Amino acid sequence: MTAVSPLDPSPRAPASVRSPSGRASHKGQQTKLAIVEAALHLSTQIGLEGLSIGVLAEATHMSKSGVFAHFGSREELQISVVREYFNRFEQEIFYPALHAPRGLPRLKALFSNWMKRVAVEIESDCIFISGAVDFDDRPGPVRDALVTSVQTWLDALHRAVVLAKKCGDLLPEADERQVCFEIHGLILALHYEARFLKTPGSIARANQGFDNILARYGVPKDAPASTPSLHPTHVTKE
Amino acid sequence: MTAVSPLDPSPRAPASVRSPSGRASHKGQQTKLAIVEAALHLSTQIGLEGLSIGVLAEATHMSKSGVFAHFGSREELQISVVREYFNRFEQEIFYPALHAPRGLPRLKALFSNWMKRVAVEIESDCIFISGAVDFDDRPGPVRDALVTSVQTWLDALHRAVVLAKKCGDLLPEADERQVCFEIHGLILALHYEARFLKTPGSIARANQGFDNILARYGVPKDAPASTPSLHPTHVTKE
DNA sequence: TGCAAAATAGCACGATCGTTCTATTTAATG
DNA sequence: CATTAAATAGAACGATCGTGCTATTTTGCA
Repeated sequence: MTAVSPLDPSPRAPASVRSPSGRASHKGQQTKLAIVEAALHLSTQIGLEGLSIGVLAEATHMSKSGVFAHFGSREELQISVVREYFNRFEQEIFYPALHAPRGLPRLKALFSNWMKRVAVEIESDCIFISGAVDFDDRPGPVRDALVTSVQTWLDALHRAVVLAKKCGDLLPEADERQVCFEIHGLILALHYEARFLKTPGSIARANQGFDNILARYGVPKDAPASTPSLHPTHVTKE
Repeated sequence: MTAVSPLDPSPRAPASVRSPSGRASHKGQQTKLAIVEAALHLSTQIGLEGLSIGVLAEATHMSKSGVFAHFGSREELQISVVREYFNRFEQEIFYPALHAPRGLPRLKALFSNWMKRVAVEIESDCIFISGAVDFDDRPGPVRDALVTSVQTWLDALHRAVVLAKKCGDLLPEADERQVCFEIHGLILALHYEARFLKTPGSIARANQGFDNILARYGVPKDAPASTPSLHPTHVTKE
């Protein structure tokens, strides 16, 4: 059980690159990637539920059965899309933030990267949000994949908050889960108001909300905690 | 142009209770109400997009064409559902809060009623949320009806915040739109985490978040502003 | 360069969708 | 009660859906 990825949703891609008869497949894996790519692009426009094999086949200039054969079912296709979406989410938001020092800077980087993605892709859907609506009371493997992915990401955010508190950047009485809840709310409100209502200035609202959270839970600014990893007051263990 | 409802989304039900040939219809109006009722119930389970005439006909023990004739198109059916949802939203959340005195108590009542609805109906969908996801980039009359309804409600919330500030319950420098944005985020996060992720304690999180907003934007408690309508400092005009 | 297997296409299936058209039943009015 | 319109049913349409089955093409290795 080696954790390959710090964010570990554990739905790893099926390890079988080879077929049962031991013949190496190259083209298949390659076009499957292209299909998932197209499916991902389609899903951010019409949602996971709106994704159909027929439309996907048309988009990839393939036949329906050609597309279908790569997944075996529509559910498996949707799960592949969720996994790929998670991977990119990880790549765009989580990993870059690790370059920021532990504590408040990293938490800020996580939020900032998250915001950036929402802002840039304001024309496309967030699968974690549209998927939550489509599958909130539809049990099954697709829902499970969605929950696992989202939960993994929220857990990573939670760890960052815990770390920030340990570094002394947040008040000792700060409830880390509460901080995460409120941050999550800001992102969801941004999505809703910017993408659906098209309310101008929503990005600034979300940023302001984040500052408000820090104003409430952060340590007062007299002792500048701008370099938290060097902060002497608390344990920096892990 | 008489405003019948304080919340005025202006999509009023088509005034034609009578048919072109002047014959009064009673049964038709009555069964249409029953159909919308069933459609509303279905939509809070499978979403506006998942609502199909066939399933609705089965639920109401009618024929597809019998159901269809009442609306003329699926879009019109969906719009009827949105309007009815708005009416109930108004009835459950907005009107009861008007009994609370202007200012902070009324704002608290609005939020509390909102929370109550989310909490009680945690097993059913909020059409304003699922609809936002389904129609965020699908222009048309259904999307328009959704946006109008939601915007009407958010405007009412905004007015309550403005009033609270006028009553002296919020700091003069409080940005009313920012307060609304953050409140909206709390409701959305509650929906997401309670309904999709099934995170326990989400209701308490949302309530705590609301308290945090008040702690930041509300006036300090030394001068107890618990009866804000009697507060002397600001104008109570309107 | 053959040969087996993998990749893809083509076709058809049952189901469901929104919608239209035409009967038939039900209800309201004289 | 008769009449007439409204309300509802029934059947069919083209379209699209996911999926299975069977060819055909393409690929990778001996």
